[in-house]
Amino acid sequence: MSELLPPQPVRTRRQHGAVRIEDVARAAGVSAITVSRALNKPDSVAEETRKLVWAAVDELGYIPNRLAGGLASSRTRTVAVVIPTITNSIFADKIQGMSDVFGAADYQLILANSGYSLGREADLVAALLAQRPSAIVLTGVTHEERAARMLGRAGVPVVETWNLRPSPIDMLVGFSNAEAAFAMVAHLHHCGYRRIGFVSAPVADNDRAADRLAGYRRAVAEFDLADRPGLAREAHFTLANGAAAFREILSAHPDVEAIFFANDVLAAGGALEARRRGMRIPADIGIAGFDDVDLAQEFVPALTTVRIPRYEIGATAARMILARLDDPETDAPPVADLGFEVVQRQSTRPAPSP
Amino acid sequence: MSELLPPQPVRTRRQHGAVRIEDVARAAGVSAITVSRALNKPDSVAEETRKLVWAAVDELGYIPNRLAGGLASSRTRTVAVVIPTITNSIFADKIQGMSDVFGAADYQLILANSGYSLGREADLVAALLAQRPSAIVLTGVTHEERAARMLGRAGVPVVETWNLRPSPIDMLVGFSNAEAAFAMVAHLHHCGYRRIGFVSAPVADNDRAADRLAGYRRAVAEFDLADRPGLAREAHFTLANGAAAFREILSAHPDVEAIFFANDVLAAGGALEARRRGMRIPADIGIAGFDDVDLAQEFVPALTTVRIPRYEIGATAARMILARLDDPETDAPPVADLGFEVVQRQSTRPAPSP
DNA sequence: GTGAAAGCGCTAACAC
DNA sequence: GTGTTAGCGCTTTCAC
Repeated sequence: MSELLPPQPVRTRRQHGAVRIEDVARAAGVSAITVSRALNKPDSVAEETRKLVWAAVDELGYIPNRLAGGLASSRTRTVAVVIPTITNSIFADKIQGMSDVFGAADYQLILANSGYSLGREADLVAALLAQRPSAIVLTGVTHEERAARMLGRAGVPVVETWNLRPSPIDMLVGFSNAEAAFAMVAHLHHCGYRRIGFVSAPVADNDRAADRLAGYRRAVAEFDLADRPGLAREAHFTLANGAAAFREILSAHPDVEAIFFANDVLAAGGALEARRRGMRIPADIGIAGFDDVDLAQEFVPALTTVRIPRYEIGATAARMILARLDDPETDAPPVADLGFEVVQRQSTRPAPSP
Repeated sequence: MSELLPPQPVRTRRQHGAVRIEDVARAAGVSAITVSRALNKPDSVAEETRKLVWAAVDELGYIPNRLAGGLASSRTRTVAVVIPTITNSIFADKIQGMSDVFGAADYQLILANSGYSLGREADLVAALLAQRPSAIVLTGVTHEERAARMLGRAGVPVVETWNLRPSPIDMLVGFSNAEAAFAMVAHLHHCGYRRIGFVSAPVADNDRAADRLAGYRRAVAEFDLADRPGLAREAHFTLANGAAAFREILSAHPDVEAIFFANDVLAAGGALEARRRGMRIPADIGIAGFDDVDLAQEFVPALTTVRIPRYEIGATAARMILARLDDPETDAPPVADLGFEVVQRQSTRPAPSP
């Protein structure tokens, strides 16, 4: 008997209860496109209509579906961000910078951690591009070729951050890690240090760490500083690892005069270890860090370090992206070198008076 | 003359160069739906077909459009997370926990900062729901009523975190901040302290801070401890503010025996200030913190504190969400009290031997 | 195991 | 200033 009935309409796939633009339109007595305009380009709609629409939106509790909007308009107001790890506070500061600027412009951040792996980064680029973000922000300037290829093809604005390179994929915001490390060693040399140890972050898949190490090595060569095996080591950023590296360098080279740590967390760990051993800073040994996090300034003794524009890297990247999205033809320079600053504090002895 | 021509087809809105499922289908000699199946449910497709499709995907560099997929299927594999601020490392640890679990399941995180404002939180809930996330994770258990209303209506799984409450919106993962603070004061009392200061985080729009303060107050009353104006103060989590609060309490109450700080950053700031003044810890004054961040353990002297399951809160929330999405009818308990632990270290004097 | 047709909810394009 | 129409690119539903 069923074959006698007319074909049943396909059962709707709509989720129960979800208010759509059509519902708002009906309630306001206008068309769907007018609701869309009242919400997205309020000026293009008569004031009276706008009020009607807004009232209906409020009453129905309408929350637009940005998937549908993004699909139709190819603009998602979403920005994808890849960082090595969220637990390193320097990246948290950068995220905060982006969050502040993008939050004010009604953009959402999609965040992903690569765990300091370029392979994982490339996988994430694919997963993130699938969300069709309005832009994508990477950490560092080295990437797998397939990542660069996907990015190029996708035609999405890309910002590389935290270092410099001659030919970025697209835009770039950072500072020279190599110059910064070189500058700190030059400063220590100027202050009379000659046997300077270095604790690097792991350089695998990490161009910032590799460049800092290169800067240290170049300075060692240029100033003819002590260059002995074991004076430079590698440690992942934790206080405990900084302490361990301090111990190792000191046992291999008891006459080391200062240790330059590739980040402040390692440096603080080293300084705490010195304290546990009853060594005085800087009388018995000099300690220098990198990043100028809060702890460096408040530590006793306050740490000599390199100040880097953590928050500003994020904020500037966000501003560049907004400028580009606002006007794709803009000729604003796509590269910002935000610089760095060597900060002399109490954990190393001061420069000789002239 | 133009009226004689047939109507021109509407110019397509497609983005140039974007590879679509249709292109892959053509290259593989199958239909679009088969490509979709090969990608999303590989088992439902013949092995040979699957290989054909995957080869075409590789060759064309196809990256699926998840906006379209999400719109069609109402499943976005996206989870929205609201935290007060990313610059507080305790939340970074929670994000890492979520990122690890969700990353393995191919879910993306959409992150937003409320800046410790419940009004901003409610705005963010609206903005985030517009992305139609598969679930949403909030920090804290107090929210504006409109936020709770939107969440209820949206029918999205919700996890509140970082505290307990009798009737969560939906699911909950946390620990009792009130009990934890009470336990620390009880511990200090047991160790012989009677005049205990407290440095609270700002309690406005922050139920975790408010509960810790309440726990302190309840213990003060219960153990009949010194309760004088100015023994408890409020400070936002920075080392400098911890130092300032330390100074203020000490100048108002020179006879204070110990200060309990509502987080380790404040506590370390207080301890560093004690050091600058040449005070010995714990001989001259006891210092206790909260959170058990890395610094607490490595600090010299190591800080007595309350260990809380920061990473596990994130990981557990993620697992709960995946379980729910996997089986909406699951009767897995929607509430997890992950507990806390008072950790006695060197910054307070030990309990009397029995 | 595979395919055709019909939407998902919104906005671009064009008309008036 | 407002409306109509036709997609955006995918997946659901149903048929074979």
